Amino acid sequence: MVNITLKGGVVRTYEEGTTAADIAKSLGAGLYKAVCVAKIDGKLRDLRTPITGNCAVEILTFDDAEGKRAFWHTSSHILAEAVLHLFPDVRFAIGPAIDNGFYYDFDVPAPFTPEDLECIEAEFIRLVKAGSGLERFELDAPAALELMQDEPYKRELIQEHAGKGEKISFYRLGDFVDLCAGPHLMNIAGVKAVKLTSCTGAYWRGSEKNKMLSRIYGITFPKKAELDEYLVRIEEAKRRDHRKLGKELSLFAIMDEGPGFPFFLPNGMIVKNQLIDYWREVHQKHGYVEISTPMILNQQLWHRSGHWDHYKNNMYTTVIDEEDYAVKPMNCPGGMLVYKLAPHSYRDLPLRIGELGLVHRHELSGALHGLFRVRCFTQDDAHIFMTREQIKDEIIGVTSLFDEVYSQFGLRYHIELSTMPEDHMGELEDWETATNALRAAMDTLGKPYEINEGDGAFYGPKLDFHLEDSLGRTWQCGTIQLDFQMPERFELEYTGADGQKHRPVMIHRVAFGSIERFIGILIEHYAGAFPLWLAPVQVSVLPISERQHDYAREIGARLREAGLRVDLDLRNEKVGYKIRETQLQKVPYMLVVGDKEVESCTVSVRSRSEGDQGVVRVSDFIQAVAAEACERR
RNA sequence: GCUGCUAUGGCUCAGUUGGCAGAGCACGUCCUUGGUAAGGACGAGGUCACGCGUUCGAAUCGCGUUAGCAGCUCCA
Repeated sequence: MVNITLKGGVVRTYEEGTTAADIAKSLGAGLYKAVCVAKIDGKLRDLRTPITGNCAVEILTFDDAEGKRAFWHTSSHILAEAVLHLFPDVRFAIGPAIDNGFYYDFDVPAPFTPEDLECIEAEFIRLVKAGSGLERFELDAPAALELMQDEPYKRELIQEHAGKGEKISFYRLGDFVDLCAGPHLMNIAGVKAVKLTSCTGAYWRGSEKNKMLSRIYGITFPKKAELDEYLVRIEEAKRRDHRKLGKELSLFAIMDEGPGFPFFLPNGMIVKNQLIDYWREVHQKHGYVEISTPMILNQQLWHRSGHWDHYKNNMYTTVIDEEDYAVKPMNCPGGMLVYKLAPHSYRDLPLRIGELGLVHRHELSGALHGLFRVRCFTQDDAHIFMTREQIKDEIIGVTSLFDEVYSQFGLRYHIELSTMPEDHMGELEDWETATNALRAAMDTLGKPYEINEGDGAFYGPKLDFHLEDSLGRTWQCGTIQLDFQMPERFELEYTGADGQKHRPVMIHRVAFGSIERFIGILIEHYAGAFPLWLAPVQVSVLPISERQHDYAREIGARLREAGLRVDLDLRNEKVGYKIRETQLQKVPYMLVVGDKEVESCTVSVRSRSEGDQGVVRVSDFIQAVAAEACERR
């Protein structure tokens, strides 16, 4: 007999050789149906793994992240088997689970078409209905290579493992055998709903030097209803696409004449300027000053900053009077020059210098994506110059500023700590000190973070803030980068209390990240229905007939005087028509005025979110809305 | 940049096997002066992304270029 510790610390006794599947069954049939894999003493295992000694067993279902991954990973094997049946000449690469489903990469003579995908999906469903089980077996490296003799990609993977002397595991599903570490579901019958979402090209091992393979993406669920819900969410995301809404609401435009260089239209400019006003207010409160540095600076500067050696591929260059110049891809070198303009005392530090800097970066044409990925954007940058002793407090201060900004928009976030990249400047020791400082600040604040190995900037490690929007999608926006290198390169100094020269340390940080990207996120987050303080038009006045035009004009003027953004719809249309259009433009308030309202000096108020609000005195409405607009909620 | 797909009035999209370029919305004029999500009539608006080719004839077929979309890679 063995003692098994279950979730919650409950200990039960089972016969030796019992499997996780048996345990799951003994815990209840309902649980058994949704069960995916088991965690035995912290290690993920197949459910049928026999248990031979005392251990802790956790049964994972589709509701657990790891259970879900196993479910999707198994689905990728089913996909591969379906493809094998329809395209016998296929060569298999890899097929992992991802955050939202799974994919499998295939080497086929011609890419898959949407029609192929339908056939594959039908075969997938047929296989699931047949409901076969998976079988695990292990081979040593030579036997594994022998088995996979016609599979060049699998052989490459096996050869990487061969040196370690470990056994290599395989899974057999029907007539499809795949090299795989597992774990997997025992039986595929639980995969009740499938959608093959897309087929695209993808490089073998993610490198553009390698062959382009054909990738099929899919997602599966244990219940049909869950798939339907997922598809609804996808539709919702499409409905909120900022590129679509940007056009419909006349916020911005990107034209053939400047791929990746967005134009901001009057409505978009209002949102942008409101964000900038807010940004200045918050930063003023947190003790920042603001500068503006030139967009074009000479090549010498970029050599000194290290950008020429580490960032040249992304920089636009030009020649002025036979001298080489570059358009700035970052604001920091300009900030350095400003710091150097005058001597500094330790009494001046920390010195927080903000800059809304327009930077240009050459991004690959295929990477461009609406406002999310552009070639010129405004960073809400700031450089903080400080002593080593001030590092931790400053990072804490910046984090609290970020908290304030993100909560303003109802955006939650998670943090990633990116460490030293391969291509970097400076000494290992400095990198360690800097990385530890970032850790220490987060630990003090009790903020959890993930590690993103080797993803730091070339001059220092960074904390990245990934914002979560109303649909649960995440976007990298804010970043705090700790830099020991630039102050060294630019020989920055301050005079300490001891009268000696010392080298300051600096933080580079952005809260919005880029104003352009942040606006894109806000458009999708709010589905175009901006809160009152950001809305391009805050109030629309809709007269019912020409008789009320003078009255409407008067109300319009009074609203504008109160600082509100107003649209007067004096067109020769019925009020129902005007309401429809105002609603589609997501204007927060509309005021309907007819003869009744003229007589009583009132307006009929209809709000975007709450519908008909009844008749209100003009002065009361103006007072209430003007107050609401100042509140920024 | 790479792979695949796409490109037709301001917008959304039809356009069959190659044979005179269409609709709805938006826009303009007129009628209508109305009460909470589309009133009516008329009108203007397009070298079918661009270039080269095949053909008696190209929006349609081929090649190239540009841009967009999806993905890879990269990133604020």
